[in-house]
Amino acid sequence: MDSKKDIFRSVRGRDDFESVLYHLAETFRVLGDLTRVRILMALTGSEMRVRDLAEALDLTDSAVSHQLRILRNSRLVKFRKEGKNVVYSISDDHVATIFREGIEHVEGM
Amino acid sequence: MDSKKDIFRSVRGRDDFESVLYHLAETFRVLGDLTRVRILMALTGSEMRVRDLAEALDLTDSAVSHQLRILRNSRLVKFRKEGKNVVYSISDDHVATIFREGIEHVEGM
DNA sequence: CCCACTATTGAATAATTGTTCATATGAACG
DNA sequence: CGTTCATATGAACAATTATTCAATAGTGGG
Repeated sequence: MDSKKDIFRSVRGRDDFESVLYHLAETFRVLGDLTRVRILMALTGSEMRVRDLAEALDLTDSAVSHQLRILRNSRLVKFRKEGKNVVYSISDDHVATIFREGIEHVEGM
Repeated sequence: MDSKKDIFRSVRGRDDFESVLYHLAETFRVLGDLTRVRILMALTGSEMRVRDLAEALDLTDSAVSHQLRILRNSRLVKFRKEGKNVVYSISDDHVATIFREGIEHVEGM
């Protein structure tokens, strides 16, 4: 059980340390695009179909689909098929927490 | 006072909503680079000079300095001058929290 | 079956970005 | 001062990437 202060020390000691950092950077890189942030923010409200996202965010279906694939690959969103639709949603709580902290960080800039 | 679930709704309602999302994406974009992640991770251990970072991470001084400027601009690190040295450190707790959640997200990938 | 609707994919293009190298600034010190 | 050490900066290059457009595939209704 790590104290909040010690988690970094324990991570630093792992033998796959650099691999963790690589995946971490990769995850942030995926989050670091306005379109993907807008998609994720929309999904914090409720799950949505590709078409709904495209319409709500004023993007082409193609652009949304491309970005959703990237978000899927980083396990930031999950999806299920429903007839001819595909419904996407935020994959887990970490994403929401990261978003919350990120918002608090940028508040007052 | 927002409940954890409502923060997104309250952010979505703000008139500078898109601006918040822009800065949020910008912050993640800055975090989304392996070199910068390595620098920040090193700084979670203790504050460091530019030279120390360069040596510890096997980078040129120039590369580190360039990246530190980017991190500074996003207020992810702060610094103070000490003679001819400049000592950098993590700017606030949000950064550490975002890192922690990010690490938990990538665990098991 | 066709047709409309939804989603995905691949190629091409335009734009962004991290590193290197060379140079500049500035501080301490003999 | 002149030299050394630490940091910052600017330009150039290579590499990555988001979007658009065109095409493909799968679903369900009439």
